[in-house]
Amino acid sequence: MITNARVLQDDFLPNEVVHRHTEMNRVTDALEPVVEDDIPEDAFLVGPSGAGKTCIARYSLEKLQEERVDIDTHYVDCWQHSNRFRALYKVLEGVESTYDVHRSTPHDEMIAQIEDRDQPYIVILDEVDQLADTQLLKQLYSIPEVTMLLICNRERDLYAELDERLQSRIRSSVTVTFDAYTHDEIFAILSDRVKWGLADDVIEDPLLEEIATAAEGNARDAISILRSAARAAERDGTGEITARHVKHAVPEARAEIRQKNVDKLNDHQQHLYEILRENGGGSPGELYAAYREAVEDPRTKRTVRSYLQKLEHYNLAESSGSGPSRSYNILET
DNA sequence: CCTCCACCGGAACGGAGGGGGA
DNA sequence: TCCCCCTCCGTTCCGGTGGAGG
Repeated sequence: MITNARVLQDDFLPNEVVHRHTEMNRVTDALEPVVEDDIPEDAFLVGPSGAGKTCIARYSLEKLQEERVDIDTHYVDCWQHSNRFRALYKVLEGVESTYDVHRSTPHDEMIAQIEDRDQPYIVILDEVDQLADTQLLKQLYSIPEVTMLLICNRERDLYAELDERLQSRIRSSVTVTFDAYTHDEIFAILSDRVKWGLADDVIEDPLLEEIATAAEGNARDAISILRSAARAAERDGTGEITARHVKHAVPEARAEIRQKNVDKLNDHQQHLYEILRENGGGSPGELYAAYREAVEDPRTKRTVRSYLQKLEHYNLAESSGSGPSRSYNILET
């Protein structure tokens, strides 16, 4: 049934990008000078999740490398590597170097490794608003060989973190805005994946429409749902994806994402999440009291506050109100 | 309108842990 | 081997904030 599992993965890059030609062109126009050995422009990609930002960024770099081979490129997910060392470490991974990076390497030396290069280096910083340390952005901006593709969901999320000088630099770079995909576009994207990744006639168009609707403009979600449904159908051995498979796949795809995030939490954080789930929510005070009861050797209130923030960061919880009316709620969507 | 209180989150600190260099 | 430099994580301390209730 699944003939090419790669095609159903999140990070699969199709060999042609559909529906995003304008955005694609704007990004390549910014980078194109590098082919003639000129200095490319930084670009800033803004838009909701699943709108193709990451895909376009990676795709345009791939195309660029076909035209000029001696460019280094790299992809860094700032959400996963939010502190300065990890992000820098990731950035450094992208440059060809025999240089050995270890935990005790001073930042300056790592930066120097990037500075000392004479080839262009284009790096994608995905979810750049999650970067805890904006110092890194500043430093990278000051290196002429480095060009950045910054990706984030909302412009103001990033600006909130930055000082004015950096803000104006980013404002002056090429900004490409992405809108969520329309229902039809999602449908077309799904059709392509079906064509390349699944055997013929395993899913009917109306079901694909249903997936497209459930995904609400988010291509990543759409593909996750399709993947879930295809796996379920394969398990059943029915030979085709049925309405039942799709129906289950919608919550399953969400649960899968949630579980991935829960797995990243430490024991104390997981306990806290359990408490939040049992109670459905509560004030920080109540949650802390329950947490204190539940674990031996509980952490301090301040630490638990950080944990709650972490849950929010991973989209497992949401907070509302402030001061005495502050409360946390479980996020099950 | 004002005061109180729970909560927020930045900052500084310290111990554990890991790795290089003398 | 020891020392140094780094990160990571939790702790302590504390000024700030905004609703609730007088």
